[in-house]
Amino acid sequence: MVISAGIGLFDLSVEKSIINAKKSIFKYIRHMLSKKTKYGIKALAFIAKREDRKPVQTSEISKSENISQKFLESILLELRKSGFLGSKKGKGGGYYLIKEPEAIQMTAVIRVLEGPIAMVPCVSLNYYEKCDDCPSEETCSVHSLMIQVRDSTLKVLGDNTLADISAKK
Amino acid sequence: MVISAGIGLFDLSVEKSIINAKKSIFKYIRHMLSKKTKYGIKALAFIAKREDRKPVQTSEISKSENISQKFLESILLELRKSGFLGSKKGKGGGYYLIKEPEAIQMTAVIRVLEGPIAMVPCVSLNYYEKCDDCPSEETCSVHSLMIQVRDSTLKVLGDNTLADISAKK
DNA sequence: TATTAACCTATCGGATTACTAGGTTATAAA
DNA sequence: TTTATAACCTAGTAATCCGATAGGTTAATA
Repeated sequence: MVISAGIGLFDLSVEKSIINAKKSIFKYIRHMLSKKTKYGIKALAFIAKREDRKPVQTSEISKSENISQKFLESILLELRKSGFLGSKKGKGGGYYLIKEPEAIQMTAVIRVLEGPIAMVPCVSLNYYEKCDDCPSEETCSVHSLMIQVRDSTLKVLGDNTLADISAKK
Repeated sequence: MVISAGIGLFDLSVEKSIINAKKSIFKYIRHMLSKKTKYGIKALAFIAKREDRKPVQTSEISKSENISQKFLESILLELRKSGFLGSKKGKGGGYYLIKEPEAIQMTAVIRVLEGPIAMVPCVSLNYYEKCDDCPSEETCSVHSLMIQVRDSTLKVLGDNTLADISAKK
């Protein structure tokens, strides 16, 4: 009985070639951190870097960080509604921090802007949901792996505060 | 000058309410691990659990793991083409491992099925791409944070092999 | 009163995911 | 040699999301 092992002998190079194939359509690959969250973090860091606590305008952040102003407006609005920022209208208005940067964990920011931190809903602490295909989480081979990933990510994002990521270099 | 701090006094509860709002539309929330990757890992673990190395049929895995057979077929095909599995046609055919489970790191599986492990392309090792909005990666507040997340995730997925996740419990 | 800047609502193209449909090819048993 | 089996291949689809854009309204300051 001859069993064709296919291209098994060239594992590494084939894996590389598949990765390269995915690279060529890279701009279409979905990423885990949305631009919304990325922009939101950048904006918060920009505001935190200010020595004074005077309001910072959306237009200023938009220009400095190369972010579409209208898109940024909606993000900052969401950050205000979720309690990270305060705001002031009219001339000299803008957004400002209402908490100390040291008190703002990146876990909180990401949960509000992005949603769950876990890679699958069945291991999410704040967005838990049972898998419809899994009869049992104990025997699921993916479950425990994803718990490990979640915990290590949670540790990094919990240890980092807005003060850490906006430290002047 | 009266600056309205908005709802800043209720940070925690508001953050919770935003999380709950996202929960209510949970089924629409994008997750980081696609079903394709999840099914692929489950199928590999299923095959690895077999004591003998006889080919396992798609239909058997499909039934046992509650995965659409046609969808699973395309996934196993990709795993064969990328050098994780061998195959055999006809009666008694199916898919089988061509490497030891101990030699298959979860990083490799996920890179092939899902793509990049990093949350942003600018910190990806295998799928690197410069951000078009960032003038400098050194001064980017998101960059170093995402490197930390990448490294901790990489450690977990690199330490776990197919043997680890398919261990009988 | 004029200007400023936050705030609000609505809409959109492009892309992806998770399938499904309907076949063809190769292998093994009858 | 035929028949059954199971991998292999190509194409298409509905639902959904992302990242923006458009065009305003409201509130605060000069």
